[in-house]
Amino acid sequence: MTASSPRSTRSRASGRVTLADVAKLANVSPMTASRALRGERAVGEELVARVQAAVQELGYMPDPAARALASQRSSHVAVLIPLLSNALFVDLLEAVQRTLRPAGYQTLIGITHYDAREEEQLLREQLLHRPAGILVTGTERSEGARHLLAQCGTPCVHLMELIDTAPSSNNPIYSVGLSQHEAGLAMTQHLLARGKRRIAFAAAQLDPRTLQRRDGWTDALRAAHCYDARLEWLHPAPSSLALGAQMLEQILREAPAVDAIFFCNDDLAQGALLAAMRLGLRVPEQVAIAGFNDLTGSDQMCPPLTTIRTPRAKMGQAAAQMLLQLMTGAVVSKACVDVGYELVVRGST
Amino acid sequence: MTASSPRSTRSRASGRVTLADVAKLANVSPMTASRALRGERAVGEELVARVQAAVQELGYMPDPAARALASQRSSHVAVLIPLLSNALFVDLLEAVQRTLRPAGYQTLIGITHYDAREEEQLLREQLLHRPAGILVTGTERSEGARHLLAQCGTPCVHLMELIDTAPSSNNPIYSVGLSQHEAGLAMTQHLLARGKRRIAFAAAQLDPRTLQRRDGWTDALRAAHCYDARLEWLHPAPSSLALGAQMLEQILREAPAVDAIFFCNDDLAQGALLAAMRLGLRVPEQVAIAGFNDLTGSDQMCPPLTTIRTPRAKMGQAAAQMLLQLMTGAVVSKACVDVGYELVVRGST
DNA sequence: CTGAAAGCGCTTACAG
DNA sequence: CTGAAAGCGCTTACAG
Repeated sequence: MTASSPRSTRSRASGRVTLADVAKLANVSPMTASRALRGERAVGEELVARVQAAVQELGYMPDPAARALASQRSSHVAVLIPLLSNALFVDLLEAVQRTLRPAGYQTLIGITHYDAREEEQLLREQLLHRPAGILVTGTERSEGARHLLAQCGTPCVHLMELIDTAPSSNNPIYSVGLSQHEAGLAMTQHLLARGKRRIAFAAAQLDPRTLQRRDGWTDALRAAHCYDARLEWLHPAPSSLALGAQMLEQILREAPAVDAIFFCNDDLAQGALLAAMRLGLRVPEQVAIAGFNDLTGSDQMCPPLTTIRTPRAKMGQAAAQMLLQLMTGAVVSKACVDVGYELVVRGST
Repeated sequence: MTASSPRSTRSRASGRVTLADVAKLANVSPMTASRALRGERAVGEELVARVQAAVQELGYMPDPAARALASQRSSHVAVLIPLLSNALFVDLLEAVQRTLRPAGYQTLIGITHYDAREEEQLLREQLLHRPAGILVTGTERSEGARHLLAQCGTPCVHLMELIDTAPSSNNPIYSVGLSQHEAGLAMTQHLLARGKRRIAFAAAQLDPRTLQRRDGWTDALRAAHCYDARLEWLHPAPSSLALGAQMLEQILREAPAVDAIFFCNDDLAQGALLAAMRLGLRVPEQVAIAGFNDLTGSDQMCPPLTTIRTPRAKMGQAAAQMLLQLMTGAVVSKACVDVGYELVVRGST
């Protein structure tokens, strides 16, 4: 007969209330307590009540590390976004956290700075934490990142763009976003409807979404027989007010006949509007100015900025909810959710 | 004699490369491998080399969950900030992550929305993850949060403000920030030097730092015998461009003799500047306008905004480095680090 | 300086 | 529906 060893003197107890404590108090096995807490399988009604009472009394909180180690899944959700200095992503992130936190998930934020290698590196680091879900921005990424995403088997939702996979696919790509192309087209059509004909497109950063908007601009102008490739200004630097001002001046210098400028982001357009004021330009009579995203302050400009309002909060919430469904194994009816956009016409066009 | 059970058939192996794999390949015990990897205690030079070679060959990455469970310390650093919609905190956070990530720490971000109860709740949740370190904003918080911070024994650094504890204390409060009071005083003195006498203070949000700046304004005006309590406008709403515009109009309506307005944050001041333009006010002749923080766009305004530049990147880096020292048990020479501020005089004053 | 044993606090995989 | 055993991948606490 093997004597069970006495309570070891080499204690490493953390002082924490454990599941075993809860089980003891509820007079059930740790397994039953574990199942009752997670609502897994059927557990006798009365036992569930006893477990819950014990949890209450002891103030038990599960240990995320122990849970992650045993189940190979943490309570983290990895979120990869390009920047936090663009208010767009801040709003998106807030909405994501507001949805995920009440469900018990901690957000792990990775800032990629629009750099594919940095994204891959961040993904690699975050995957070590075995996130329960992943949120990534857009569809363009390195082969390595794509591979990691496919191999890890972790549910993943793509933000910002619409990614359509065949509905028959049993392994679809999940996305919540809007058609950047259509939005760019809509803004250009608005400018055309205002009677503008020499419509420039001015962009910085040059991420995939920006280029999709540019394609919308191209298509609208082509359809109206107003397309002129020389009216496209692409600047690789990050977008900012100062750059918008600089681009306005450059465009007017190099193409004085331009009668409207469609900026790919509101910060550029705001900067251009401020520069126009300094230069004494009449907006929109001499040159109309349009932006994208409806960021803070755009409604305060003089004149107020015409822009495309992108529903960031809605997008973040929808993406987080979709991810929640995927993580719990629920059925996701639509793999590609379009949150739309809204043309906001103000005084600058 | 107890026969050791054969390799269990009930395998739960994750496919992951483990420390045991590394140890086997390096022909050492897992303990030696563990110590070699962490640089803990002395390990024979040759053994370290063998372990490192094995790590390389296998592409081993330690499992954060297992490490956290065994050591009662995760590789997370909890960061509690009020908002992400204020560029100030975005810059701060970027700098913190840039310093902490290379050292192997993951940042857990909690947004408190300037709400003490939300902060306490977030702290409670984050503490479950047993963070290796904590970064909090300012010194004002709930008793509960204060208690949690004291009890958990986790190194903690306070951002934004200067918190002076007796140098003799063997349990000092660590802080990296600047004197908000002094900065508010300096800006007010600048306005006085410009010949302004009826200087209003206009603030939103009303967090502790804002009120410290206000006290600086009060003291400067008192010293110059220009203090008038009716020139203080405090608005509880979050600060924004639109609110700045609204406050400017209100102030000029209720106190037409005001010749300068010191806004507690640049977004308010920017909004005021735009409103002044709409109203046809001459800035700074009729009314001078000053802000705080030197946020994006302030230099692009018409006229450009006079403000206080707060060194966010420097602050974030210094705080993260201090935390790194505390987490590794190194000696921290100065518990309270002043990163200073800079008066940036532009056209609006 | 090195290692065998035990344990961190959960869950998986079986068995009944 | 419930539970005893084993294990997740590390580190602590001892012992030598």
